[in-house]
Amino acid sequence: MTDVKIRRGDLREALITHAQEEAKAGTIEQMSLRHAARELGVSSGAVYRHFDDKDALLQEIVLRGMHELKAKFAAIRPKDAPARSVELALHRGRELVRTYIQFAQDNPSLWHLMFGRIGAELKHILMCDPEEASYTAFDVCHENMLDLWRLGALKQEPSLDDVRYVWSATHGAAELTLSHQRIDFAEIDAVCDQTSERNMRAIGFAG
Amino acid sequence: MTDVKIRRGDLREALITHAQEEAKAGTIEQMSLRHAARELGVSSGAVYRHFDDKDALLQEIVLRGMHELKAKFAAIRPKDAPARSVELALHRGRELVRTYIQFAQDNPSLWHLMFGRIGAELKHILMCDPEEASYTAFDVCHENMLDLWRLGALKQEPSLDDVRYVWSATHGAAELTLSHQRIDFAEIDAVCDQTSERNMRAIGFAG
DNA sequence: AAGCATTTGTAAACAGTGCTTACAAAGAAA
DNA sequence: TTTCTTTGTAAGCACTGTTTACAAATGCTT
Repeated sequence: MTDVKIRRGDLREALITHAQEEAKAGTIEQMSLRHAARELGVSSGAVYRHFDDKDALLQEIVLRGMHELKAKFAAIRPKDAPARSVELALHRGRELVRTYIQFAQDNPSLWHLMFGRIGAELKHILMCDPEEASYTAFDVCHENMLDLWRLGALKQEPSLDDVRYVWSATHGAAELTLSHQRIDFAEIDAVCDQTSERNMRAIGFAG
Repeated sequence: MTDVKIRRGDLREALITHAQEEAKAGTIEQMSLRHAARELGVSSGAVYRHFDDKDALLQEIVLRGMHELKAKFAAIRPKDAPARSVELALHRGRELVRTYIQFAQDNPSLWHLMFGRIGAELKHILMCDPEEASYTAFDVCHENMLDLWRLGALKQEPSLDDVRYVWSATHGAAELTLSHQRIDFAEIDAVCDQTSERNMRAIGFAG
């Protein structure tokens, strides 16, 4: 992987990058700090100048993953850009599903960290942020549904429970797609279509 | 935990039981074979007379978990007991959701094993079994939906895609409930109701 | 520029891990 | 009783995360 000599003080970022690469490669579960340090040409004790323990490093890359996904979501339905047409809102809904599922597909082991033990205390970044101004991924879903409602495309105003359900369905689809056993979801695209179409049905789309 | 002296030859089952206890306690991620062996009053090498490696032991308890869940499903909608009323089919549908979510709640870390790396090659037990006669959990869901269709309660015949979607939604609900961050699903029961109600909407329940 | 303090690295050690190998005892089969 | 197979042991290998005592590099102050 990376084997450029680390300049004094760059170790922290180098370790994060290394971990991210292992995540992309899907080998992060068996990542070893000693091996990482060796790879970066540094003693194993040096790691502990930058992270309290192994979990702290993993948490850091989970944190970054969360922000990345959150940003992707916000780009699809920007905070002050409500959909002006039902078509656009529907398209955005599908894009949200596609983005979520694609992210899982592209970062399988990071994804497991994000929604497993490591990410437990960081999920609020995606779901509900204490800072009100935050506009989380969850908010994006909610706003997009509200757009549909405002445009008269839903039978009733979408509740938070609706958002949670849609999120669950999408999350589940991502998870099952990841390890797409014989449930051979033909291919990602079909899953996205199916999921977002039924998401709409579930929240009472009147089309 | 268990500290009865192991009779010669009982080690295998004792190890499985021990692992299951660790799973129930939610500590299986950091389970150690050496520690388990010590706990059972046996040398660490003895373990390898019964399991190729650590993963093999984990796989065994995943296998048993799968069969347990599958059995619970089959009990709700037995193979040759189609629902005679819409009410019953709806009730069964809710019970399936409840069972799934409750199972995750009761066995959090086993559940992660089941749907993570370890369980990857065993999912067919739940989803689609090569032996046709098997009647998997997936089949149960499908049959229950077909019951609704036969009783005239659905707008169209439920497809495999419908089953997959409903499964995804339920699976996602279970996962999000497990680590119910601020998304504080009021309590399990409410999630079950919400999930199964919207599941019905998604597959075109005409009620 | 000199001295000092902080940051960031090293080397060595500790306690733990999964797993293998050589050997011994227990049980079943001949 | 003798043999063979199964199931255990003890010791060791190569690894892990983490801590400690120490040293070098860097930045700050006088």
